[in-house]
Amino acid sequence: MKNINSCLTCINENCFIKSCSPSWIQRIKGEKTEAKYKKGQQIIFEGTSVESINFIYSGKVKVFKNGYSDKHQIVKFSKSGNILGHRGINSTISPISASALDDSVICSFPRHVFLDLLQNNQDLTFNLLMFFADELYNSEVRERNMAHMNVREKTADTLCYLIKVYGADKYKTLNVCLSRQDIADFAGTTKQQVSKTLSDFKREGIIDLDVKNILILNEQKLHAQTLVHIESSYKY
Amino acid sequence: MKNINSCLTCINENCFIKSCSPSWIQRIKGEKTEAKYKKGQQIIFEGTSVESINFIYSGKVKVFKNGYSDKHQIVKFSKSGNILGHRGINSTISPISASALDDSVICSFPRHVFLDLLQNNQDLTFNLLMFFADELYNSEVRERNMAHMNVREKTADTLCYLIKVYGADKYKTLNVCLSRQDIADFAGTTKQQVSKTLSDFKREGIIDLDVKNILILNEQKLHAQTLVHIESSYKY
DNA sequence: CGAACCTTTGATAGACCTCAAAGGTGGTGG
DNA sequence: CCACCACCTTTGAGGTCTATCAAAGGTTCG
Repeated sequence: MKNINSCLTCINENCFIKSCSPSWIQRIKGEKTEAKYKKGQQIIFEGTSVESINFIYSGKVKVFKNGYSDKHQIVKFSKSGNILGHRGINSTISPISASALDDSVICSFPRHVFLDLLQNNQDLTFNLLMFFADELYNSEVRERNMAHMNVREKTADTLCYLIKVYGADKYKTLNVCLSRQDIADFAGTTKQQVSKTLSDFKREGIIDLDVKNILILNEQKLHAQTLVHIESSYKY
Repeated sequence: MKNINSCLTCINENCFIKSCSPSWIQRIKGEKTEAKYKKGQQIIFEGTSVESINFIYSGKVKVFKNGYSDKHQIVKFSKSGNILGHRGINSTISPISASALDDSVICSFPRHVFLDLLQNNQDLTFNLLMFFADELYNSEVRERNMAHMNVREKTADTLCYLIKVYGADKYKTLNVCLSRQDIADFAGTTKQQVSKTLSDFKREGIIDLDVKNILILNEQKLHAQTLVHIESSYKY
């Protein structure tokens, strides 16, 4: 793709590449590729070889693992500035798939280039290490939640997580458009159960359901539906 | 504790401290403490401040998170040479608890000393980064398994995992002594369900149950009970 | 031997997955 | 512009799975 932007002037200030020295950022400029993905298009395929480490320049992405037959388990929702594909950094084949939830632009570095970066930028390696620690924390919280929570709690927890990641606009509308199936694939249940639970929440005045949007009316009450009182909330 | 061994002569060759330069290992020698824990004794308490990063010199340890009331979710089983408490490296309070499954000896470095090590030993940081990637992989496999598997599959998966971590002796006896509750806390079910499922496996000739031991008669058949045919097995 | 604890097994009730049908929504082409 | 189709959502009914309760049998240890 032409007109590739330099990471030095990238607006995504939270991107890990910013941890590298300017000289190294300059050096890898030519190695970076950018690709556009349409909403719904798959970016990474679980089980295929890991060719690159990627960053979300713009857009929204779901990261998921294959389950039974055509079932998926969504393990993370990501957005602009986030690293993508780092789960494959110590593997030749990708442990996860990723799909665009919106039209998205993805920056990619060949895996060996990124490893070069790590070897020569202590700050990058250290920051990435701390990031992995947070990712592990989140995943283990979810491991516990999947095992202990009932459908109502998992659904509420999913909404709280989505608020944390994507936020809500001034009308309290969740800033992401997901199908019931997507919500179920993250919550660890079925689309019908999600539909029923969301109807319950609406009846109780906790949320409101627009045509395609979810309005958060009472975030505190939503939190109270989860195990959050024990110690739960995700790091982000 | 007196007579603290040097990491340079430690028999645990897979310990991450071995990634440090000899001069640094020498330098931190005086910072290391060793402590003995009796079987059943708790080593780390979730929610308390993270004072140190630890290594298991000898023994076996379960790592778990608090759930509802007095329920636990075991997220990992560890053994000699393994790092312990690294989940708290990017946090002031510990996200997990840990208890000794056997009499164990634990080596500890103050957190700031370990962070010093990271800043000055690129290999250590890099190796730990790759390790965290594997830990994340395992946790996300489990996240999927907790959400998708039924009790029978989760129980079989737990046994496969335990074989991988602790192995079995020449009589195929699993090299670790766990209560049904421990197995349930890892599998994400109840002790009664574990008991019933193990009885099923025994009836089917997949395992045999001694007084306190589990004999693995047919590991292949055990694997076949899980989702492993999709792509599942843990990294270890 | 007795007490405490763990394991096994059965019975029961409730939660949740699946199936099914009806109602919405969006896109396409006549 | 409307009709039609495909797809998603909602809701209900039915059946299965599993957590819980309960009781009996084992095991360990003082």
